[in-house]
Amino acid sequence: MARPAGQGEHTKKRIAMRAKALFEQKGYSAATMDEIREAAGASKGSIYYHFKSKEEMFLYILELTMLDWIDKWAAISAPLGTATDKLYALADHFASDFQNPLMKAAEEFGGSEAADPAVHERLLELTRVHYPIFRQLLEDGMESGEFERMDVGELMYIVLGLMGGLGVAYYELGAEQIAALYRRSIDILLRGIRGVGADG
Amino acid sequence: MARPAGQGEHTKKRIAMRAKALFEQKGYSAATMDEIREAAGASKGSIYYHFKSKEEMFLYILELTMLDWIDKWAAISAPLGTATDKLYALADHFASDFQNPLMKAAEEFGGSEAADPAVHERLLELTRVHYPIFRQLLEDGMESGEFERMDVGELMYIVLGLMGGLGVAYYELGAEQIAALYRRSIDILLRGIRGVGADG
DNA sequence: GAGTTAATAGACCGGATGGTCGGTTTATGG
DNA sequence: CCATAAACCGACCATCCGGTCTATTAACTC
Repeated sequence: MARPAGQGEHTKKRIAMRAKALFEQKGYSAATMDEIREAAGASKGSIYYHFKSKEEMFLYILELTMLDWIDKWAAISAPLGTATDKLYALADHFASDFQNPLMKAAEEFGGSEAADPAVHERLLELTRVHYPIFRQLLEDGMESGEFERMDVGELMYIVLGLMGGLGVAYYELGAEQIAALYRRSIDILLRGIRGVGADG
Repeated sequence: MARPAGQGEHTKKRIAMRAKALFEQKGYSAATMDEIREAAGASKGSIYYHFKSKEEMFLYILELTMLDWIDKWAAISAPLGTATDKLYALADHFASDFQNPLMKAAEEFGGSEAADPAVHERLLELTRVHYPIFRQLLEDGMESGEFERMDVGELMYIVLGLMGGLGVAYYELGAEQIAALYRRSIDILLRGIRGVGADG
């Protein structure tokens, strides 16, 4: 036995975080391993000691990011009561943490790389971890009468699409205006799906 | 003067169309010039005779696509009366013609390539050609009382985001279900922005 | 301090990719 | 015909990029 300091894990995380920033800025394929190496202040050898490949590194980063997002959401949503409140909070959470361009990189990754179907499958899985959160929220809202009863799956895709799609304004609006846009869109959505029993 | 047959233009279009298909299938960077060459049944020399670079070729294709989309929309919307009808038709047009993965490729292109700010600017310009269509439609609807009066720019981004974002379901739903999803989302949207003077 | 091994370093490689270049074909006008 | 230029061809190039390999360092045990 030797050097079980476990410092390697720290290095791995550091590399991942710097790489994440690069993936967000430049997309998957345009962020080269050499740029990552430089940004992380590590060596090629070290990087490939921790990660089998660029693909695997990206998946690792994506997983960390998604899990972190879910954790944060759990903390945010815990004290909230109504589905309506939660929906606003979810939009906010989505706008601030999720709307980041890492998802664009993931789309690019899935669209071109990942000839390996297993990799593609894992990617899809990671991309969908937040689906159940939306679905549950909408179901709860219907249950409580806040939202009109309707096809949950369909509504889930619509809300999901709305949240993801509002990112188009990313390049043209500031962070504050984006946040306002998300809230406003929820206003409209709520008026559109408000249950008969709800007031407003 | 010699060989002013103008057949070159035909070849250029052919190359562009085959390349477009490849860009849609594989994304910008993953579609290689050699694949394009093979698919187009042309030579490297011929391709670079017609296009200065891969970048320029992509921009050319994007422009053709957008202009074509606008033309088709003009034909579709001409006989339609109300803004509400037009909104449904626009969603349909968007879903069938626009939701195609060329826009994903454009995002990838803009996110990584296009270090040249001029190229990036031209890309943004092309990406936004349909903005005025949405804006005008919404303004008309407000004018006629079909839609509630509100900030047009904000609503435009919301509708735009909704349309673009619904593509998340692309990998999981069939074409018919997608179309239904678009219609359903417009149903909800309309309930959310319906003007006081409108019936429904 | 000798032995061991996790961890790091960085020179190097093979292949792919966008792009070039000199040459060839083909239609047209004189 | 023949000169001319548009259109086309394909071998070749320079570069970049993901990944490998060998060597070295540092931390731990005995």
